[in-house]
Amino acid sequence: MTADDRSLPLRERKRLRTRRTIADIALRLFTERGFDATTVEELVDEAEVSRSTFFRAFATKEAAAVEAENELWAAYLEELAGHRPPGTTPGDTALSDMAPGDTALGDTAPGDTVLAELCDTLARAAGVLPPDWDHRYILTRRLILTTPALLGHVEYQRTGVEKQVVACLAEKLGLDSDDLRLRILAELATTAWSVAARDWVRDDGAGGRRALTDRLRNAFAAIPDALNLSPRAS
Amino acid sequence: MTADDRSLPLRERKRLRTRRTIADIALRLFTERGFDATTVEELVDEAEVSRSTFFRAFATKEAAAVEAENELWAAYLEELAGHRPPGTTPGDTALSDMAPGDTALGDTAPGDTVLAELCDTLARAAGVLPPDWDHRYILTRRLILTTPALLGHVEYQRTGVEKQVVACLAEKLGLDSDDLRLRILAELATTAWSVAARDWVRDDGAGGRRALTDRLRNAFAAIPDALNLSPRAS
DNA sequence: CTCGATTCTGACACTCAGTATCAATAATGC
DNA sequence: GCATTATTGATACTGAGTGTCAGAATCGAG
Repeated sequence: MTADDRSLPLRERKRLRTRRTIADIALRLFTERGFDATTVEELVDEAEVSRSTFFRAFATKEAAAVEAENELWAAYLEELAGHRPPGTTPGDTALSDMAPGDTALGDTAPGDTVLAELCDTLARAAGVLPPDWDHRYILTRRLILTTPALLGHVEYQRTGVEKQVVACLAEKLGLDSDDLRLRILAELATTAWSVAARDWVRDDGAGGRRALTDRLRNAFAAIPDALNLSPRAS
Repeated sequence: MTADDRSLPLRERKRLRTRRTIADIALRLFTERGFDATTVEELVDEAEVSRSTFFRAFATKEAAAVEAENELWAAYLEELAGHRPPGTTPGDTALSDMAPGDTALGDTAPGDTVLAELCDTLARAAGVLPPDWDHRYILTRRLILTTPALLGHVEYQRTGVEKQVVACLAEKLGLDSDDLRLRILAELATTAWSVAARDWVRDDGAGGRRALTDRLRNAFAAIPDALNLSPRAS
């Protein structure tokens, strides 16, 4: 799945490597000069690939800019479907500096709510991502804040993810894919992530992944409070 | 605010009229031939205006297609801010066929939750819209279902609305504009609308506005259920 | 009603994202 | 190696969105 994995065929490795190169350079240029002020022409010139190659790797200019975001949601869906690479215990990557008494991420006790499971799934997804993801994600989110076109793109991306989450949950729980409640849950999960990530990025990613997942759990914990919020006596 | 209102200056009336014309023709052509298959050129030819005029009325091709959606969210924000046109009781338009015993829409009892207020606000907004809105909105939503570019646009639009809702609520309640709970509430409200509207459109708008607001209340009622949904014993 | 100021429209040219095609090239499996 | 298949790069094209500018319509005041 990652960049240069010896088990993959050479063709695939090359394809993924150019994809990564393009995404990295795109993020750098967009951050330096601004998204709108940078043309695809300039980008492919810097990356030393042709325009054709660019549009084969990414459907749109926007998609190249938010590749880090894309990786996150891909990991989320993977974790939700339970597609762990063989020989991997849930959530072991990049978290070996855990204090001994801590309970492992991603082990939801039976009897818990679906919402709690989604929280764990997101935390696990965050744990699975490569070490350089933090930096790229922070830059990406900063870029999105100042670029309407990118905000539009990630919001669109988000609805796609939520749709897949609903479908996955519907199958797991034996419910209808139109069930109101599933849609609400899927949306609450991404909202909680969004809020947690916003604050984490604002603090420059201080505290690393652990801080991010802590914020995530706080955000999920705030949901019942939100429902009971009343005009009088805030 | 609506099309030809004698109190408005002539210039403004003309501007709004051409805007409406363009939006109507856009919706018709997009529905007939498909969004991507219709060029702005063909559109302005049919509407007998120049390309320049089109892009002065609407920032993008997408915006022209989803004008009905836009009207809805504008009404929502108006109602939320309490900006009623003078001499209007809350939610009187297009709902005079109410049974005598029914409680008026939009009167939330003090002590109720903010979430319930948002539900009422949405219901009031639906009541304020012009009679032909139903038809246009249904066509618009159908179009969105088959057109990724439009889905992207409305999702973007939606985040903008939610941001304004959060800001408005923050001021009303004396809370911070970054408050987790406000964001959650704003998002839940639009989600509930989205689900209610989806089913209503699927039924061709059967039952009119009243059916729509009934579905809306059902969707809001499903929120606490969603939170408590558990994997075992669905 | 008329004139001057302001605003809107239409026409044209331009940039750039995204698509389609095709020959050249590189990887794969035998 | 060699045929097969996928990938790249070059080129030309469509169409959305922007900027500019002259002319027409509206407005406000005398």
